[in-house]
Amino acid sequence: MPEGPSILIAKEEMAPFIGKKVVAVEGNSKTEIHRIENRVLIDIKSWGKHLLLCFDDFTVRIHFLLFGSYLVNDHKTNPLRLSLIFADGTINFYSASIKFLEGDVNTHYDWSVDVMNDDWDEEKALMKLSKIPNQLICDALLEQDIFAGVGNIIKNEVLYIERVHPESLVGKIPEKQWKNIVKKARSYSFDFLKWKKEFTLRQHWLAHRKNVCQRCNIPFHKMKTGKKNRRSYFCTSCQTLYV
DNA sequence: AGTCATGTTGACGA
DNA sequence: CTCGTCAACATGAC
Repeated sequence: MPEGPSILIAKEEMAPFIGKKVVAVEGNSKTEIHRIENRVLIDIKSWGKHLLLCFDDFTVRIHFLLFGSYLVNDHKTNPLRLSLIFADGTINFYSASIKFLEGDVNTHYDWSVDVMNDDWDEEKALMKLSKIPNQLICDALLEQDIFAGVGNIIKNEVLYIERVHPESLVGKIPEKQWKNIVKKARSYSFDFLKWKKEFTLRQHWLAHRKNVCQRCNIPFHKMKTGKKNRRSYFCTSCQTLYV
């Protein structure tokens, strides 16, 4: 469920409930979910992988982690974490992390860090990258304080498209290359969104979970990389290692 | 059937 | 105090 584009799809699906009152709340969340009862959902926002259900003076932050899911006007037998019941429909969340954020949601987030936000600030990302020259690019791309919304799939695809080895040091990558990576982190996220809506995401993967490099026709390397120890798929022939 | 995976947090110890 | 490591959470696809 996770990466940023999936959250935008969730937001769209739930948008019809904006302006409507939550008439009942259910779920096994250990947070004070009953605060939501009889409150009007005034907006739905997203920041990276966070889905934000905004009420007058607090916001419910939903994070799907690895296995979280949701259903709109539908349900399944898994334990219900949180259910928002409206007069004309429901939003159900399963195994998601729920957190209440107090006050104005804008005080909690820097929207310009979200690669899919209208306010995305490429220069800010470049500036932050320049401050971590000794980190591996595979870790930097997953850094939510720099590229909120980018997950492991986007990481693997962007590095493959830009021909950079995941274990390259940020500070050793030629300037033009890392500028391209920053741009691609955003543009690929929108491609991901389009393909996911068409249910063709998987078939568009060039690197992630692939066995063979289509450019070189040789086997991919598949290994966990970086401090974050997440799986990388890469070709050592066409992806340059900058160290 | 077992493994792996679109993720993050908090506890603990060095 | 900061860093690294690990468990915990919990589900579905292959």
